[in-house]
Amino acid sequence: MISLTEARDSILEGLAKQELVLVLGNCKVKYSGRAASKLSEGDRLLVVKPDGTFLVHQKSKMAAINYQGPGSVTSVFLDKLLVIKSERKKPVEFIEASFNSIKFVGCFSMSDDNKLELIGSEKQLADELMLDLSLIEKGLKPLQKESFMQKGSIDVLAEDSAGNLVVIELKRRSAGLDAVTQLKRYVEELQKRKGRRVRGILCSPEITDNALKMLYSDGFEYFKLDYESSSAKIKGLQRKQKELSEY
Amino acid sequence: MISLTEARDSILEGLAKQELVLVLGNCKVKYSGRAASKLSEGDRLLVVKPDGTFLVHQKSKMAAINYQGPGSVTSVFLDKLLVIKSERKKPVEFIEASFNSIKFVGCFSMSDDNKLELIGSEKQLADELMLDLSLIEKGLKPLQKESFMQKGSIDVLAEDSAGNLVVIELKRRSAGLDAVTQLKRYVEELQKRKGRRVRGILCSPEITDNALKMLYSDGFEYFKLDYESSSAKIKGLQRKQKELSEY
DNA sequence: AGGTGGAGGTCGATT
DNA sequence: AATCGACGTCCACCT
Repeated sequence: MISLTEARDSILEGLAKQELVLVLGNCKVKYSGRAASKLSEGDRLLVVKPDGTFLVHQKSKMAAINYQGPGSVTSVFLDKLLVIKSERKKPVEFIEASFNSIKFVGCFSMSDDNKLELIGSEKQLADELMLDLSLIEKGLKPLQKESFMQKGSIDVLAEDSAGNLVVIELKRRSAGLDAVTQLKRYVEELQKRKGRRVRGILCSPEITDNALKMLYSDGFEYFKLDYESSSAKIKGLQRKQKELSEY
Repeated sequence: MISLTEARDSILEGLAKQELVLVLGNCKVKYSGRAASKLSEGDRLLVVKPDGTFLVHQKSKMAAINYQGPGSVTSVFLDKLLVIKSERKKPVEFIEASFNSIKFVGCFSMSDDNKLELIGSEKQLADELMLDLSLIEKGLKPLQKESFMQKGSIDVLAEDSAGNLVVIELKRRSAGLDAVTQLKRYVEELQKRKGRRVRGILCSPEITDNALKMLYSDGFEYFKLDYESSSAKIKGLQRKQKELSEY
């Protein structure tokens, strides 16, 4: 247990030095901005990052219960309770965490220049798939990748052996109703512009029952993206994932 | 600076006692599961919550750079580096954070039964709006709120003075193309089931240009939700937000 | 347990 | 600066 005065001084020093500040104690939290919220007393972890990020964590769940984004300005003052406040403009928002007792305060300078390397994103999947569209259907030729339309961007645009335009919507996970409506939007837009029939193919490893029903009733096609039977490139992507996991 | 052996023992004790465990030090991180990722050495904050949540934070940004959800199982072992591992099933995933040096380890028991009270959610907006649909159009009568259909749920279902069904899609913020396609999906499904014309109204404080264009071309209507000129109840909701911010 | 959509979503990319 | 869509989205809620 630390006195609130001691805590205040430690926090002020950490903020001044642009360090990561951790505060653990019993507090209530108020937020007002895009919405508004109130959280009664409880033990919480407060994290203030050098970039202004402000996070209040409870003892469970991944997401912070209250937060403020990068660029926010943190201030501290003592008024019976130890109040730690974070403000930002655009949008105008603030949080106040008011501590009645504090178990721990820690300030740490953080040196970290590295970025995450992620493998298996939708974009990578599209890149690999573009190299071998015959995987989906023989004679399919890529026209342009991520053709930018008025209504969002098409994942893959292609032409089949009969000369029909084919819109391919890719999902790296299970496709739901939203994936179908998205595909539908692209196909309708393209149909209107080109004045001729456009095929739509939804391509994912899985799809929900409702989504498949809707897909068929809209006259579109489904292609199950099976990593096992896929091209060397896509299988390679999977293999790379595995290698990473072994190290 | 703490020795890795000391750190291991502290962490093990904290995990055993179901406490919140904080670890700050230099580590690399590997993840494999729905995707795969690698993060090279750097100073990071690791948070392990009593419910199994596992978070790796860098010095900037709100979101954890690597994470594992509630229910994951954490283990610790020393193998030159201090490796802290988190595993889960469904989906099968794991993270390993390997520390080469540790600045701080802290374990804290957390007592917190309180939940967030949030004001200004879409649900609340729908509640208030239901009480006075005349706000949108004279003679509009509520049929039901949140009617669950096969394909999702309609925010508000109503009947206009001419006896037409009216689907109202609410967005508490700026509406985009997705809001329009969602409305469209509901209207089409209801039209098919009822066999008669169904009106669709999108209701939000703002809407993007593309979305408005698509909305009109699909024959739907837009109602700008202006808090200032709204009913006492909705204005009251705004007032409540303000009060919370004053305290 | 799975489906569906909201979120104070956050984040990055492109215009 | 605004718009748009992905995300290992997370999360609550309903079937």
